[in-house]
Amino acid sequence: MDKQEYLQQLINAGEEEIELTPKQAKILEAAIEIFAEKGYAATSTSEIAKKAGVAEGTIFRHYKTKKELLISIVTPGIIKLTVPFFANQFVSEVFKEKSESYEQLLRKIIRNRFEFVQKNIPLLKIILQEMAFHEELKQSFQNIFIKKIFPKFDEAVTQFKKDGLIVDYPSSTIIRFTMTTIIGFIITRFLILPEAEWDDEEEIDRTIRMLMHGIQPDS
Amino acid sequence: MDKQEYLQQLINAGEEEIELTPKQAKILEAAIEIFAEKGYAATSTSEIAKKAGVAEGTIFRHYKTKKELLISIVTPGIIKLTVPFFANQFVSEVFKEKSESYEQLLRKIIRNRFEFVQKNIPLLKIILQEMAFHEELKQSFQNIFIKKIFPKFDEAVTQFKKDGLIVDYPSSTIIRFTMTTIIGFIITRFLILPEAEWDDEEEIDRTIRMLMHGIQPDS
DNA sequence: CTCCTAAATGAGTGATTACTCACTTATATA
DNA sequence: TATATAAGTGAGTAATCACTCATTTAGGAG
Repeated sequence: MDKQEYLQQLINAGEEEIELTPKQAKILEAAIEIFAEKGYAATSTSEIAKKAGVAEGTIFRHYKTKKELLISIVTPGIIKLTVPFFANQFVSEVFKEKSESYEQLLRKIIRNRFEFVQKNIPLLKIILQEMAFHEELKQSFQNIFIKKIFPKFDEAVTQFKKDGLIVDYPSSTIIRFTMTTIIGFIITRFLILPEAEWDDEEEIDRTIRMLMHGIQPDS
Repeated sequence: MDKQEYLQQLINAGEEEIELTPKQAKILEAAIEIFAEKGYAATSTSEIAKKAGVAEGTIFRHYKTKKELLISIVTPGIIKLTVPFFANQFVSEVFKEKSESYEQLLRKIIRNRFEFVQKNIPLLKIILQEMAFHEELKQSFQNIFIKKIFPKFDEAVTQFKKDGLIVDYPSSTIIRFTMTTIIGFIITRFLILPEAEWDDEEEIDRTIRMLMHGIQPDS
């Protein structure tokens, strides 16, 4: 899969098909790279055009404004990042085998998202940075979380609580703790200390064991 | 303590005394507010001047460049935010009473920083946002962490491991897990869902118990 | 009061910004 | 080949940017 095909499927986030011209793909590619490096507000359209090897006018042929370019990058990115966290098949798979533990579920989630993040670090940086300043982005992220992620997660947690497999705290607390642990690990791994030596398999394993049993010994 | 005195002691982070004129305090106050809201790059000096009720030239009398204004806000902020995490008195206090548990140490840390963050949310936002784009800020944060926070933390963790109070994983892993749990809670509490209803005492308590014993039941 | 110095001002500057538009080039269909 | 439509161009534009500087104001010492 070449770069353009890759962008194609990133931008067409499951919805309508949009054909990308080669120059359009170049623009997206350049914009993602520079937005991630310097931030949206500090990036000029002339810089994007230069890096993409196109005329500045070409950007505005495809995107009415600079902000529309940002949105067209980030919105599909949010969907691709969040929705597979609890894809339908994913959860039902876990529920089918009731014997499977919460630990198994977590291991699947973390491994599942690890690879995606690894391949989309610039995109992840843009999402984290720009959600803070653009209310629509924050809203669309919250909507996805509230409607698609949380209910599935809540269902799983409630079930596991009933089965006595996890502690009886409010689901929101357990979900928050679980997510900050996973997201905290991924952010540390790829954004804060990417150049450190990581034994990913070991670290994922220890992280999940700490999440399950805490940092007390003899669990 | 009025606002100017407050800024005074924020900016003079333990080092040399710098006298702030009233207008200078107004400038800092306005800059912190707008930088937090829109981001450094998207904020114009004319906007800061207007909000501060001063002429634009006044900003450049005190700060050579817009970036110098940012640095003079963020650098003392980083110090005030991070250093007390493991202030000298703080750790020695814990080590004196050897019977005290890791749990007690965590409870002190989290309560200690909770109040500071609550009072400095805009400052915290600026630090989180701008560290990503300004290498010097990232460096100064890393230096403080490596030289002042990590060694103390490592010392404590190593001691607790020896005493068999916490699990025998690498210190770096335990510290990372501990910090992402605390920071993740604080960021969720104040930045992601500040408008939700929080029972802070309960949530701190549950967070620490999950950190210690995990989410398995019957700990 | 006079003098001195630091603080404050705001009109002005060149550079850069996002965006436009008249025009050219490429592609597809018949 | 002829025609239509979409893609691409780049010079041009008004607005805004960070920053300067000659000048005025404020406050304290003698």
